[in-house]
Amino acid sequence: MRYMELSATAKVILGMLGSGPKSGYDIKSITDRSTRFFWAASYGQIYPELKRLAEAGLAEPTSDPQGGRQRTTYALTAAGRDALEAWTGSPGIHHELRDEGSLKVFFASLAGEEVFAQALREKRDFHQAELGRLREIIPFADQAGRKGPSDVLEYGIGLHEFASNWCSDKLKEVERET
Amino acid sequence: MRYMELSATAKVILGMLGSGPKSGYDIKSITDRSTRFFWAASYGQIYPELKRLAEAGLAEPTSDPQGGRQRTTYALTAAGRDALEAWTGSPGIHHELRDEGSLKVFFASLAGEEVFAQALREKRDFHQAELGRLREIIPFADQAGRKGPSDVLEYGIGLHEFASNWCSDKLKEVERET
DNA sequence: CGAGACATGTAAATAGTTACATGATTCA
DNA sequence: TGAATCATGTAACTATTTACATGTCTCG
Repeated sequence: MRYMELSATAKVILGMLGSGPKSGYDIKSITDRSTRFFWAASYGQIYPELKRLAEAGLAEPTSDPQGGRQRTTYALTAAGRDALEAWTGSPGIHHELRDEGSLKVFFASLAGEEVFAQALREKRDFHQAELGRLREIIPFADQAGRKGPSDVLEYGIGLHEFASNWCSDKLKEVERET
Repeated sequence: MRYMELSATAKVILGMLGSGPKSGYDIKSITDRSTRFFWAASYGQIYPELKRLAEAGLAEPTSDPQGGRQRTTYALTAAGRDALEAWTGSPGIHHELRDEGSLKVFFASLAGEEVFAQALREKRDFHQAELGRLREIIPFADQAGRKGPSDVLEYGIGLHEFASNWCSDKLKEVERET
């Protein structure tokens, strides 16, 4: 059986629901602390997409108020689980990276040493900040015996390390030349 | 002086025009061979954005037909050059990465060894294909004595190497466990 | 002469961000 | 009591992709 095309946001949400029912708010806060470093989502996408998924029969809402505080959690339906598995389990290539910092460094490199150095510093600082954030999450990642998230976290850390080291090295080169 | 907020597409275009007047078609083919690995642009963005930049006084169009083949090249105006320098030369953080392949690996890691392995293979293959593409460009990158583009190319190569090695290593780990 | 590169654009749809609005609960 | 967190959503805007339409030139 074929499933509807899933938007990236739909994939994030289905993936999150894969480990149990969640509210829109939950999804937002979990993505902010996990997938955010390679794919972010905002409320403006999450809530409407949850409704679309419910309409499409991939997720089922349940009203689940906490005291007087309203709350709607969504659970994967069987079809939703199938769609999630169909996505993760079959090849499909929407591989496209985006990184505005690299874009800036690219053009800054043409604009003279000082501008280049400045852009490198900014990029390095960004990657170091992300590293800090990712390292903080480590303790939360390998909870529940699931190894997956911590693998990907380790990947993220390696990537940002590579990037920040590259910036530092290049910076040294540029500064030596001055 | 402050300049209009530049969209990412505007930044790509201004950056490209920084090294001389170009047509929309030129910009598309150059980005496809250079910035594409961290920021792509389509005709549907490029042509309208060129018009907006012209209206805003940052770029100036010149009709430049080649035989009976029409062609409009755009050149940076003084204001356009200022805007480009203002962007590259001042800090500003829209650092946000996007990589749907990592997203898939992240959720695949929760879906069992075989699915995880499959996603890792796909991601690895993508990074290796990109590596091939990037290595092909090397000869074109350091033309004209400008070192910048080849620096960033080297960065891209390093990044994809890291990513594809990580996938290979993780894949071996997973396969050993099976 | 046909294929592929050169060249420009638009329309429609989809995707995503930002700012806003609202209200409850918890904890210091 | 006030701040932070929990909770949900919409409207307006901005960004981006995709598919389409059109025509020229060059090289084999």
